[in-house]
Amino acid sequence: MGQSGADIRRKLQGAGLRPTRQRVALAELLFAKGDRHLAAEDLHGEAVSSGVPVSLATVYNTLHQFTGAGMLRILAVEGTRTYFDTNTSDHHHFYIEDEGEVIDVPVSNLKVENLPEPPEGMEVANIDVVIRLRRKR
Amino acid sequence: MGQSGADIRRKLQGAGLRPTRQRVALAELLFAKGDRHLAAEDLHGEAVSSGVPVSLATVYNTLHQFTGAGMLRILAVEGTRTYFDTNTSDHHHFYIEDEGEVIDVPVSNLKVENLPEPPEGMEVANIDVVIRLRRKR
DNA sequence: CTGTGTGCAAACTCTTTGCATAAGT
DNA sequence: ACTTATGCAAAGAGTTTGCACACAG
Repeated sequence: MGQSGADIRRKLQGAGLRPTRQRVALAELLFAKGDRHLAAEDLHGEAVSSGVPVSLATVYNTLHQFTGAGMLRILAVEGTRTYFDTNTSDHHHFYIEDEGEVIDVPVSNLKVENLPEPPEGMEVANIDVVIRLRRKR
Repeated sequence: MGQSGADIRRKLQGAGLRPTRQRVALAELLFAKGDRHLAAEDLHGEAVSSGVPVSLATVYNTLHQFTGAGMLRILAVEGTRTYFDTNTSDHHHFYIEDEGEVIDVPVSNLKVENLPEPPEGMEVANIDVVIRLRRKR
């Protein structure tokens, strides 16, 4: 899971992306610590904090390029922000309404059953299960 | 399902909302035709087309008021637009990536099983299952 | 009458884009 | 060298807000 710089460079090249300073740095931040979900601004903040002064526009570009390469997935949560998920396999999420925070559902033995047929000419890209939480009162 | 004007006025008053011209008209559009999912601009367009020249700001206000009153639900789909759903009970959706279109999953005998415990102090508000579709190629 | 709702336009947030400069191979 | 990526600032989309006028009770 923690990947070396060389691993990352290889991964990027495999995706047809030149391993530039910024892309390597962003990929390290994204994939070094296991599964993460974060918005562009979060990643931008982290990059700047760790001494990689990448621009926000580049962060957006990069996130979408990584998504196109199958290294990230876009999360379906309500709200204005786009969350990217480093775990591209089928798994599910808690979403905390008031904080806009996303948490992985742990060790999901959760199962979705009796999946209906998609309409003619369509196929299932993936399934998002979002369990929306609110603070107990 | 189709509700009379009187029904709608009663429903609004029950929610503490004065049954103004605009709110009644919007409620009629929303609830006359069974389950619907639409963005603010969609509803605004319909209202204007049917000769109710309500402003977009009022449509947003109204949609949020209705949501607060439990008459609508906000859908968790990715993307910049906020979709409101007239069906507030637990049910599920197809989302067509390229068109940003949302469709109800028909007669859902679909089941979500082994729901995990929410974190301490939290309770489940609701569960959204979004089956993302792409065009078969 | 009194208070709430509405409409307009401006403000805001998040995201994307165009173009000159910089970096990768 | 040649090509692709980056950064900046400006544009764009969707949504929210402030305030004067209008309407419902």
